[in-house]
Amino acid sequence: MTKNEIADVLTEIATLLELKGENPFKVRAYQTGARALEAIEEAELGRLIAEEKLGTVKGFGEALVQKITELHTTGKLEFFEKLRTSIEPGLVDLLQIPGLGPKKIQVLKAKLGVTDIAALTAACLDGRVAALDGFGEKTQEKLLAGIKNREAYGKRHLWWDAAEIAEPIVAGLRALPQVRRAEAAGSLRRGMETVGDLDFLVSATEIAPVVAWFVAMPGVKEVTAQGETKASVRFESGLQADLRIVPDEQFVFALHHFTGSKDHNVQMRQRALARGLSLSEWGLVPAEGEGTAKEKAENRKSEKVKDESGLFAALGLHFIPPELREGLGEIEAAERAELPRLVELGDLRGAFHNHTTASDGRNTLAEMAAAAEALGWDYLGIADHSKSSFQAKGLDEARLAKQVAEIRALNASQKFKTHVFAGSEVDILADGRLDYDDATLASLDYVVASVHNVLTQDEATMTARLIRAIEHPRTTMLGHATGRLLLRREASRVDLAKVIDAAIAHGVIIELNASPWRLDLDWRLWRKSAGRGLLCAINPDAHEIDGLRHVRAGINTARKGGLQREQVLTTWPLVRVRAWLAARGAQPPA
DNA sequence: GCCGTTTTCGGCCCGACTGTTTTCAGTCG
Repeated sequence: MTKNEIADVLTEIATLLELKGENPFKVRAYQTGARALEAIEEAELGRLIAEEKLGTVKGFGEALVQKITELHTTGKLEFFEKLRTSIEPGLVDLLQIPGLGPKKIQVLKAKLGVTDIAALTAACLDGRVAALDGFGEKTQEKLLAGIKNREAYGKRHLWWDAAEIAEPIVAGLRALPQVRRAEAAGSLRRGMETVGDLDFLVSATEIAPVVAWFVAMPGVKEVTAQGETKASVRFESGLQADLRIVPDEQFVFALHHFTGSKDHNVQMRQRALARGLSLSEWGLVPAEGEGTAKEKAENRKSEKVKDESGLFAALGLHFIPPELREGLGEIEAAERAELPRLVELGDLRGAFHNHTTASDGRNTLAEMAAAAEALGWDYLGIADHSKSSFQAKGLDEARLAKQVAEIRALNASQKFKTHVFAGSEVDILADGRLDYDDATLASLDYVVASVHNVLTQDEATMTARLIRAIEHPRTTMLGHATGRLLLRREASRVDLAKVIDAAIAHGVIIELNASPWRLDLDWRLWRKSAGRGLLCAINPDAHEIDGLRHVRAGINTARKGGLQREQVLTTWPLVRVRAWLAARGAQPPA
C-alpha cells in the first residue's frame, strides 16, 4: 500500500474512533499520524520500515508503527477491517452535517435508531429529534437545513476564488472608521491550494458597527453566529466567512492564532509552555498559576509585540512566513535560522507556457506580449498546443513554423520591451514520444512537454511515459506533471519520485503550473526536490491576458514548497535564461 | 495513542458560541 493510501486509512480510523466516542486524544493521534505520513516521501517510508526506524518519526508510537508497517507490507489491517464492520457506514455521513458531532450522533442512534441521513431526515420531519433531551426545535431545523445544503456546505473552494471574495471584504473592513487593523487569516493567508472557509480578523475601537457591516454584506444568505467578539455568515455559494474582533493589543496574537495551521499552533504553544509561557490568541503570558489563558492575559502583563516577527522572537524564533506554518518542521528550522528566503511575486521576470488564439487561447500573440509588458516582465514564452491536441486547435508543423516566424518578427520590430520566446506545449503521446519530429522541435527556443490524453494509464506505464519524454534532449520542461484539476479531477497515477529523479538527472525543469485549478506539482513535493537540484518554472498556463495574473497562485505554491528565487527559472533575468536555454539547445538530438 | 530539559504516567491548546439548560454540554475552529 502506498503512503497516501495508508494515510487515508489512518484518517478513516480516526473518524470511526471518533464516532465510537473514543478518547479524543487517541483520535487526534491517528490524525496526526496521517499528516506525519503525508509529509514523508514514499521511498523514505519504505526505507524507514525496512530499517525499523519508523518509530523515530515524531507522531509514530508503537501502535502506529505496527499498523503502518502491516498496511505497507500486506495492504491490509485486521484492526481496521473489524472497526469498519462495527460501525454503520451511514454514520460517517452524519458527521458532515454542521452541528452534529460524535456525541449527538450517538444519542440519535441510541434513542431513535438513526444510522444514516435518510433516517435523520425522517426523524426531523416528524419532530422526534426535537423531543430528545439536549435537542430542541432549533436544532432540528438546523439539521434539516444542514442536510439540504450539505453538498454546498462541505465544499472547498479554490484559493483564487476565495481570494477574489476575501480581498474586497478586507478592503471594506479597513474602510470602516472603527477599524484599526484588518487581515484575512486562515488557510487563505497560508496560501493553501483550496480553502474551506474565510477568516477575517479585525481590531476595532467599537465592535457593534463592524459586526453590523459584516452580516449585512451583499451576498450573505444566512447569519450563522453573531456574538460579542465574532460573527459568522454564509454566502449563496455555501462559502462560510468568520469575523473576529479583538482589542488592538491582541491583534498580533489573534492573527497568528487564526492563521494557523492548527498543527503549527499546537507546536507553538508547546514551545511556549517549555519556556514557562502560555500562548493563546489573547497573548503570551507566564504559564504558572491558576486561571484560564484569557484570565492570565487580562491579569498579567502579556509580552508586548508589535507584529508577528515580535511574537516569534519572543519564543526565540525567526519570523515564519504564513505559507510555511503547516507544522512540518518550520519551527525547528526557524530556531536554527535555516528557513528559506522564499521567492516573491515581485521576483518574477517572465513565464513560459502561455497560449494564444493560434490554439485554444483567447488573445493574440501581440495582445499577450502587450499584457506581459504591462506586468513589467522581461520575457514571455508562447507555447501553444501541438498537433495531436486537435480539440485545442493544436498547431501542425506548417502553422507552428508560421508562428515561430511571427514571433521572430515581433521581437525584431522591438514593438514591446518584453522578449517573446517561441516554444510549444508538445503532447507527450501515450508511449512517451513527443508530438513533433526532432527537426521541428529544434526550431523552437524551448519545449514544454505535457500529457493531455490517455490520463488513466497504470502507474508504471504513466511513469515510464513521463520519463521517456524527460529523456528527450529537446524537452526543456515537463508541464502539469500529474494532470490534476483541484476539486474536479484526481491526479494521474504516477511515481513522482522517479519522475523527479529523471528530471534532475537530465537537467529538465518541472513546471509549477500556476493555474488555480492545477497548482501542479503540489507544494508538498518541492522542498526536498529543489534541495536536490530540481529547477522550477512558475508558469500561468494563461489562455488569455487575464490568466497571466495566475502566477500569483503559483507563487503561493512555490512559497509553501519552500522555494527560493534561485530555484525558479522564471525569476532569472533574460540574459541568463537565454544562456541557459542556448546551452540546453546545444545538446545533440538523440 | 503519543510523549518527556518537571518523564514511563498523566497530561494532551483553549476559548467562543449556540441551544439547551438553569449552570452546562457539545460543537467548532
